[in-house]
Amino acid sequence: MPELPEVETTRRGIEPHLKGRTVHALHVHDARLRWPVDPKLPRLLRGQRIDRVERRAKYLLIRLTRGTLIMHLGMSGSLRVLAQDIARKTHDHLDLWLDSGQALRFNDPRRFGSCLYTTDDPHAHKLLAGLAPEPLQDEFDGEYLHRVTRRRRVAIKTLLLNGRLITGVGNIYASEALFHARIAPRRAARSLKPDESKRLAAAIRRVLAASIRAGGTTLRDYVNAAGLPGEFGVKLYVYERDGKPCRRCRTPIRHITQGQRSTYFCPECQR
DNA sequence: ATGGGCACCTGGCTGC
DNA sequence: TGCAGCCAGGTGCCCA
Repeated sequence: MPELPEVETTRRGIEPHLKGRTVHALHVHDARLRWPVDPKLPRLLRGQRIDRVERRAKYLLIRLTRGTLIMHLGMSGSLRVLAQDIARKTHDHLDLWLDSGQALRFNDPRRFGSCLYTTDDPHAHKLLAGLAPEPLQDEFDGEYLHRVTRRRRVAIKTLLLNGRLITGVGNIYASEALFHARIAPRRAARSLKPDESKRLAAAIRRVLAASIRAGGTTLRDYVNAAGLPGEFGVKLYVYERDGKPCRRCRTPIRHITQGQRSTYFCPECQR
């Protein structure tokens, strides 16, 4: 479901309700997520205080007194805060009850999401250790992007989805960023010139920042921490617009498949 | 090291 | 109305 902006919007939505609270209970209704939820987790979490909620790439890190919950929303997951006990619906898998009487509820139809726990530095965790720099921090710029695309024969669109080189860019924003940078998705990554790498890095940052400002794009079933759809979705220029006129030049937007994922682009604007 | 393909899972939509 | 087929926001892992 969520790309980085949705995850960041979720983080901002839930943190005020979690920060400083004590875990009263964790109810696991279905442990079959991408990795099975540790059966010891309810016992481990009970009584711990939540210090803060961080985000690393598309992972949410719920920092507790003695450890960290590493959560991922996968393709279809969402988190919302409940003011009181509300009847569970299909695919409500986890409830984290707080001393405030509120609960953080995790829903995930496809169960590609995860909920792991570590008492070590979460950034050293196997899943996070190898991740590329945050796209909205200073290390990620045109020079960085240019460096990691050297000698890479893969299509630039495919490279954008490689979390070890670029984080936070999902399938929608990969197409969108390439459109704004006016770069054709099938170009070999290594063919990018320095100024193109610079444009693309800037486009990635702009598109992610704009979507965060808009409260996350409304993607099909996306809901924010209050259970409401993202209100002002960012305007998409190419994603799922195949056959429709390019917003810039009116040429029909094209759809292709790359690495088993859909790509959308304007054959006229993007070279 | 790099790149390609598959896997995990459910639901919604399309077309017969 | 029913059903098969295809597609969907992610990413770890196996293999060449």
